Amino acid sequence: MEVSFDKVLDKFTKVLKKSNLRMTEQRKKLLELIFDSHDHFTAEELYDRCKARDLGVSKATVYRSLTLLTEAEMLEAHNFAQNALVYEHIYEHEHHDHLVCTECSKVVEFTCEAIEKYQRDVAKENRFTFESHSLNIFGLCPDCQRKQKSK
Amino acid sequence: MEVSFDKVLDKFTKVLKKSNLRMTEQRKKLLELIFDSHDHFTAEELYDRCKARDLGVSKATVYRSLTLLTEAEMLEAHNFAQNALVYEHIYEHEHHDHLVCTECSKVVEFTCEAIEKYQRDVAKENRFTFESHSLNIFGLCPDCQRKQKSK
DNA sequence: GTCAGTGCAAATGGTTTGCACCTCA
DNA sequence: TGAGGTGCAAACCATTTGCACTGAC
Repeated sequence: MEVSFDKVLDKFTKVLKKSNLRMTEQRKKLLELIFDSHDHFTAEELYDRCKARDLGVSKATVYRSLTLLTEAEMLEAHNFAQNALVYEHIYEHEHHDHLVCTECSKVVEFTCEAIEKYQRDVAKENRFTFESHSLNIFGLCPDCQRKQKSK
Repeated sequence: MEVSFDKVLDKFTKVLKKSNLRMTEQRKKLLELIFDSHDHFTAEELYDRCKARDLGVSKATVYRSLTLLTEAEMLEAHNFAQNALVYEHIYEHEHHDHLVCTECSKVVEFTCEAIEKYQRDVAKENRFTFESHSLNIFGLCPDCQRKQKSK
């Protein structure tokens, strides 16, 4: 666990309180599951983990909680593929972009200050405000390159 | 029309032939609609234009043709939002990235050689092959900034 | 006690597919 | 003439929603 659960719980509780929302057993259980590892995951995968551990959290609650955590800026949703959103932690994590393997879907994070800077320049040149960006580089990861060669 | 229809028709016909596929009336009509402007569009929008002009092309054929044109590398599909793929011409057009307005969904194209170069470097550093990338910068376009101020 | 949260099942909406009929090469 | 193409409606699948019940504060 990269961030202490207490800290995560505290943060989410405070964000909820601001909007007059409540901390519930289900939300607590989901938080624990989500921040237990730093993996990228889909709503469906999270729900499967709930079922596997018999947490008694419904699919609807999983989806609703992911939306809340994204609004709270504790998670970020990515459109790597068109079929399902992929979530990842952003609470207490530096911003980064992604290398995505087109074969096995493995995701590797990277940061590049120079690219960040040029993006701001581009937005300014076009008189757009800079809210956010998504940069994904697609290619074969080292493992899949090896597998492909040995075919 | 930015590319002559004859050229587009010729290209698609050749690609189809390679896979033992046929040029049909429906595919011809869709090509004409698609390459008549350089706008970004969704499958649904294209289908609506078909209906408006009474072209007699079904939704299934629209979807199937968009897939074929993407495979033929005449169109590219983008995941700007999670709800619908947005298509654009890439045949006879330079590669570029996108500024997307978070308010009105307007898309502005840009190219930045420096960013392209850094991306290749990042892929190499992580021993990924470089197949493609998607870079989208999200913010408010000039028009929407103006509207927001005057509220 | 009240209002938000939950589970369930049904609805949604973009996209895909099975199938019988049609048509290009 | 036969394989590929088409239209239609049904299926899919991630996600959302309506509703009656439950529970946090």
